[in-house]
Amino acid sequence: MDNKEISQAVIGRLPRYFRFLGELKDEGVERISSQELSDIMNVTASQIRQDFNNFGGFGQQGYGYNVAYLYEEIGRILGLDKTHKLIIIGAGNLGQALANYTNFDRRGFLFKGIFDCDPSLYGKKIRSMEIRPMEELEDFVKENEIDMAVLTIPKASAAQVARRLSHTGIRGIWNFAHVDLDVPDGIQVENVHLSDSLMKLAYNINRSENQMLPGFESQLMDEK
Amino acid sequence: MDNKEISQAVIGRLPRYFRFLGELKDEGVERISSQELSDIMNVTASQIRQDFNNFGGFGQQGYGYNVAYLYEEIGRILGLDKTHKLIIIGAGNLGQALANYTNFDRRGFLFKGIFDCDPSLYGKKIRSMEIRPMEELEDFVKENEIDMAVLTIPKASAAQVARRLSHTGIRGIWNFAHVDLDVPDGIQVENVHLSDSLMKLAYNINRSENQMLPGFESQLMDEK
DNA sequence: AAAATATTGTCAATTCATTGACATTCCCTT
DNA sequence: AAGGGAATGTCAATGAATTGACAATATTTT
Repeated sequence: MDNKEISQAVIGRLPRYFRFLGELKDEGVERISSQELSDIMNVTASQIRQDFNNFGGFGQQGYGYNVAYLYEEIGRILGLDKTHKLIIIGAGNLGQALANYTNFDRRGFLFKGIFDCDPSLYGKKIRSMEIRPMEELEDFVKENEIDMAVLTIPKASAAQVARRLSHTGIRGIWNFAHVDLDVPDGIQVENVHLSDSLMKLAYNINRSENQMLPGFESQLMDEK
Repeated sequence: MDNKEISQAVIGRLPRYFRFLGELKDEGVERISSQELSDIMNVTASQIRQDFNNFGGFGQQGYGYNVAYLYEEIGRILGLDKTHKLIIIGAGNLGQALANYTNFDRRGFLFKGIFDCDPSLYGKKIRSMEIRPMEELEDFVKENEIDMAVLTIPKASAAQVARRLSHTGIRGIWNFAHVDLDVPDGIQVENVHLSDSLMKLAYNINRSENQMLPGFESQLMDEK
């Protein structure tokens, strides 16, 4: 297996492949060709083959791909064969919702603790975990060998918390705060900017409405 | 203003521009050059100018961009000058968390109702809105001229709900269910696949660990 | 066992996105 | 009011991602 960098465009598609292959596997499908997968997933067969070949050949010429094998390999590429210990920082609505979302566990993302700076929340239990004060953050991460931190705190405090985390040995931050975090090399950040996503939806709605209505130019003219 | 299609790559960057410009505006910054913005945002000045010019020239040669004006224009492009009425379908952890997230209102995304199929939730209030039974969905959307539906339901029921929505005049679906929805033209779907995002983070953590450790090839060899 | 068929892996072509370069235009100072 | 300086808008060049094409190779059938 070679060492060349895989583009994030490819990585971004892997989870979707993984999902479809998992479903096919559950349905008992044993083998699939890139063309069949293409039909199901609405991407070109060429792209599918190109994507998989970034990681070496998983298929058999004249046969196709073994679903269960491919599923497992992609899982391995994504690092899902290993478990990850995560903590949630910020026990607001979103933090608590994510803490209660048990599906992540099934993929090896283990919920190990939740923190907040609001004393009135200390001790409250979420999935049998007490909400802990922020003061305990660093020690907890080190003692429990936490890999990942989920940031569900207001943007104002996110940068500071990220800075604190960067000295703890944490490997990745799943950032729901609406800021760009600046972290040292070796710490990965994955942003989930919900409001950005909602704005994109607003744009696309807007655009499709303008496309449908005849004479929309005049509307635009109005606004000087 | 011309009618040519703008690439989603560009659209995807607009919310981030919007955020930075909003912050600059709040700080009282009046004008900014593409180069200054480039330094702040870590994208090339050329890309910034190219992006803005998709929508016509917002700047002044020799001067730069007026922050407040540019902010407003991008908001307009994103459709944030209009209000959007949204409902949430699925009053589980995530649905309730989003319902309680008041920041969306500030951008004109108005929370108008929340639905669930669990009778034990009917009547429970969230931000002074009762949780409604799914049976009332179609009538409610039509009577209240709802634009957007937020889908925070399990994947099993998402396709069916999307089908029901497609007959109501809804314009967009913000989809948190882990499936690809198939909707008619004219209805926009924006997916938020949290587990995909988490897998990407897992991949990048994994990759960076392999890069750092010398002799990681031998680890790969082990697995036959 | 050989021929026919299917499908990958990969190279080349194309399309799309980003970056670089610079003429043009406007601001600002003198 | 005129000239120098600054920064846009835009075109061209580069680079990245996607698609198309096909030789190589395995499977399946006869």
